[in-house]
Amino acid sequence: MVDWLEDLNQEQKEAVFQTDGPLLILAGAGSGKTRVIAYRIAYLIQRRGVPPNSILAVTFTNKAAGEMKQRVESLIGKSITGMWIGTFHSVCARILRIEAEKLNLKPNFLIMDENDSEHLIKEAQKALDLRTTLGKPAGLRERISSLKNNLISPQEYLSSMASSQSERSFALLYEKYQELLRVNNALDFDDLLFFTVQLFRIDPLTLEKFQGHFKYVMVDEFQDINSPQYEIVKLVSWKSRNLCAVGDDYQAIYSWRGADVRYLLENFERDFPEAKIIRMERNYRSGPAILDAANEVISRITRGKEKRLWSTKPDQHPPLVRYQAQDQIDEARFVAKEIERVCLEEGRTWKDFAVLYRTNSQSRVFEEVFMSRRIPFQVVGGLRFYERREVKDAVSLLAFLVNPLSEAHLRRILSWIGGIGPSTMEKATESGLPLWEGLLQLEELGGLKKPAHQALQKILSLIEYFRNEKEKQGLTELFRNLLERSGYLEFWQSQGTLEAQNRVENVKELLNLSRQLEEEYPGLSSEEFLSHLSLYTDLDALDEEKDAVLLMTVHSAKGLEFPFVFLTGLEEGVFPHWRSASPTELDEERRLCYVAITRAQNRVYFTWARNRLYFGNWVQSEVSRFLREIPEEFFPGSPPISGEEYLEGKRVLHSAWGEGVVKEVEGSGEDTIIEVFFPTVGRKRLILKYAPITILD
DNA sequence: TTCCCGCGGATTTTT
DNA sequence: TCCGCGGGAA
Repeated sequence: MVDWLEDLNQEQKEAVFQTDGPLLILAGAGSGKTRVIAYRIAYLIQRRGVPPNSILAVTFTNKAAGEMKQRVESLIGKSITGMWIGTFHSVCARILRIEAEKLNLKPNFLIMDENDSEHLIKEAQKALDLRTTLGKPAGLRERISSLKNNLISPQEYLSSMASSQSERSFALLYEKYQELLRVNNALDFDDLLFFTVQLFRIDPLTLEKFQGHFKYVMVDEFQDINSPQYEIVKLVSWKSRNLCAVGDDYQAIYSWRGADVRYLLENFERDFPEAKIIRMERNYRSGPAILDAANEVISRITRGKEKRLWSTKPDQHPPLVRYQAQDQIDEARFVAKEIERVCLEEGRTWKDFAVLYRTNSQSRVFEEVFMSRRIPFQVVGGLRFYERREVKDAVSLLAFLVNPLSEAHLRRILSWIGGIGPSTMEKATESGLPLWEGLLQLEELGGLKKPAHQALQKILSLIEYFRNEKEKQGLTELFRNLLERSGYLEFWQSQGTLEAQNRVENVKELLNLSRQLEEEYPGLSSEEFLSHLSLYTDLDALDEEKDAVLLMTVHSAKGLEFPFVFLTGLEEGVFPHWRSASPTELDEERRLCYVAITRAQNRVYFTWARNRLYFGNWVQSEVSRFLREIPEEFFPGSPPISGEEYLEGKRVLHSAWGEGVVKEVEGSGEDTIIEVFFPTVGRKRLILKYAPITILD
């Protein structure tokens, strides 16, 4: 047998062999921590004979979980089944489905996304007549979310924290929202964690059961866990003491979601004082220049221990490049051209490049420019797949049939089926009945007009069909039939527009996904499929085989690596973001920048745009402090970072006068005037902002 | 019930 | 600039 354990360095080996008792691995960026976890699991299973189903491994994305599993399988040379591996949310969903009745939940509960939540909050506002006083649903949802992430129930908030009148109203709203979730047989993302903690707290026997079950617990990205997550991990591994936490405080970037790095740095050692601590500070990913640049940025955080990664990997040349763009289009063109050039001259392919930005909205320009230059790309995030209207409509169909209590899904179905509008719904719920039952009652009393009657009959026949066929057909087949019988695909197809066509494609993609999942988990039920879907992210959908440039936010890039990284939009206000102005928030922006830089194996490009279109008007920007802090000598040969003359000598293409060369530049920003020599018409003065020109090089 | 128009707000980051 | 929502009219 080939001894795969020999591939590890000293600290890594130590981390793998130290299987019993609490273990804290402080692992810097690129130090091979994911590898260590995979080897550790493989070691437990193969050399220590630990059954896979007594291992719990928590990763940051479902995709990471899938990859981890594959990695373990390839190490031990056979497939493994039954291991608990996934995100906190998916693991909790699995636990809650098993133990549902102990919390008076139904095992087929649905998981609501933010959009659904906000609709429910709106409803709660309406019901309590608090529409105008409390604020917008989005903000309220965030407040509720942060309470849940601090394990505060509506009752607790009401009795011990709400002091003002408006806080009391808010508490009632929170309570009402929970009630509506329950009526809809649904949980939101935060409930998955919160309810799991509650389950363990109110039912010691169940807790003991899981404590006995999970002999080994491993948690990746421990710096980004929040209170309920820490509580779950702590409770579950309290007996076995075999908890392995892996994290890096420099990469804590989710505090806005309730994550607190102190769980890694303080609580772990306090709650598990016998813990062994291993530090992994050797970086295998990048050369020293990239690490030095990252260190320039991170060393200025106001809080945090001093630490420095080291690497013996030689720098690739040049390791760092800086570019000052005229505007966001120029920035995108530079990125596009540079990618084309490196592909050609350095023998690279599209998938060696990642374009990172602070906010999703920045992806748009890159998409447009890449599209026009035929550069294949994949965008991660933004409008998530399952948040698209057609996907939600299609899913609602299945969700309602699985769970007719779900009013939100019924409403969605009614919205495209037609025939039943607000007034009919109003009438149906007048007597206090749930919407669906109210409609049935109206039907019985003959109180429905013809279109409404037809719509209802259609839904009833679908329910009938679903009930009869559920057991006989596989999930995908059933789903496909439902989509056809309900007329949903036809609803779009009949519109004939390009957009409608696209929507049909997306629905088909959904069917593909269902088939894929069914292959992976034979006998997959509708409930399980829905659960997967709501916890499914764009990152999980990422196709690594596809040769395409990746576009994503810095947050999404956590845990990934690329030969070439473009860190874009390095402007004050964009990155660091203007909403993160307090010292703690700025620290987090810094860590975010550190994460971005340390993604790169060979080279980082730092780009910024002097002017940016923001909400439809042009604003002038200043270079980001993060870029300014990286000393000049890190960029030998790169043009100076400020100065107006960068346009001089460049070739431009004018829509009427053809190609010309910039001779002089006056002013800056919006007022920039350039003098260009055109062979066709001679020297011309142009206001840069208005001139119909493209910069060619 | 549905369609169309006008207005206001949006952009932080994600499970 | 773009999107979603609410109001009003057919």
